[in-house]
Amino acid sequence: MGRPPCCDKIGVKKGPWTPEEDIILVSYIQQHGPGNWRAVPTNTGLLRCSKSCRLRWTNYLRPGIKRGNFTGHEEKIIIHLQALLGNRWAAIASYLPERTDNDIKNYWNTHLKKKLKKNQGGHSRDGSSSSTTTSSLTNPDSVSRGQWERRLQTDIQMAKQALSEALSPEFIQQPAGQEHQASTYISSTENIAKLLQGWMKDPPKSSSSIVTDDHQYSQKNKNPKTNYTKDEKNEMELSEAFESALYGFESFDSSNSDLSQSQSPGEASIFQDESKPSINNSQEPLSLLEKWLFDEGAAASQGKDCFSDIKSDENNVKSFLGN
DNA sequence: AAGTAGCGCAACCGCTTCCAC
DNA sequence: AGTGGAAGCGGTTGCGCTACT
Repeated sequence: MGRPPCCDKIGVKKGPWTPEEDIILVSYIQQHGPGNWRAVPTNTGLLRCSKSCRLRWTNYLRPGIKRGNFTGHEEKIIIHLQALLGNRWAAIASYLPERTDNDIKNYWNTHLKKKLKKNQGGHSRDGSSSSTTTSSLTNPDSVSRGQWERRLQTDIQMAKQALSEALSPEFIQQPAGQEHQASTYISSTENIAKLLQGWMKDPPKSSSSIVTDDHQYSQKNKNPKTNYTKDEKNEMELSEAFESALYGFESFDSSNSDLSQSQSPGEASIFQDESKPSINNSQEPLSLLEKWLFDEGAAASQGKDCFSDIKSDENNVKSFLGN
C-alpha cells in the first residue's frame, strides 16, 4: 500500500501501441529475452511503463499466440476449467498455451457468460463473482458435505475430460475441417509482418491520410486490410528494424508450429522463462493438479468412485455445447 | 443518412504474490 | 523474520466498429 503506481511518472505514454513501439519492444526482447521488465523502458527508450511493456508482449506480441475465434474444444475446456478453478484466468490459460489469459477472460466475459446464462437458466455457473459462485463445489453451505464432495468430484471429472481432449494429439494437431478454418494461427511475427506490409507496400487510399493517431493504429490491427501511409524514410527504417527483429523469431515460429519438433537451444532460450508453456512443455511437467485430475479420472473410469451427479452436470454442459 | 446501442478487445489500474536483501 | 521492489494477476475501462432503428 501507499506505493505510487509505476505508471504515474510524467512522460509515460498510455493508450494503444504504435508499430514503431512494437518493433522496438520485439527487437529488444529478441535480443534480451522476456523478463526484467523494469529495464525495458530504460533500455529501449520506450515511453512506456514496464507493466505496459510486459502486457503488450504477453498479450499481443509473444510468438505462438492464436487469435481469432475460439474452437468448440477451447470453449469446452474454458467452461470446465472455469467451473473448477473459478476466474483464475492465468491458470486456465496455462491449459490453452496459444491463448492469453486476457483473451480467455474477454471471451468468457463477452461470450460464455451470456451463453451459460441463457442455456442454464437458474444454474449459477457464470462465475460472475469469482470462484465463490462458480459452482456448488465452492459453496458447501448450500448443500450437504456429501453432496458437495460429489459435486467436486464431478467437476474434477469434467475438467479431466477436457484436459484429456485438450492434450490429446488429435486436438493438438487440429484435425482437418471445423477447428482449423475457424481459427487461423497468427503468430506475433505474422501480425506485425502483415501490419507493416500493408502499411509500407500498399498504396495509400488517400494520400492525405497520415497515420499519427494511436487509436487508428489500434483499430487497423483489427482490420489488416486497411492501408497505411508513412513517408519513405520511416518505411525504410521500420522495414529494417522489423526485419532484424523478425529474423530471430522465424525459426522459433517454425519450430513452434511443428509441435513435435524441438527448438534449437539458442532460440528457445529466449523464451524459456515465458509464463506460457508451449504445448510440448505443458505436457512434460504435469502439475500436481493435472496429475491429480488424471489419477482421479482413471480411478473413476474403473468404477472405483460413485459420481451420482455426473449425468446432470454432463447434460448441462452438453445442452450448452449443443447450442 | 444519421443516430445510437451493443459488442469486442486492447490496455490500464490496483491488489497480491514472489523474491532478493 | 521483516521489508521493499518487481512481476503477475484479475477486474475494469475506453474506444472503435457494427448492426439496428
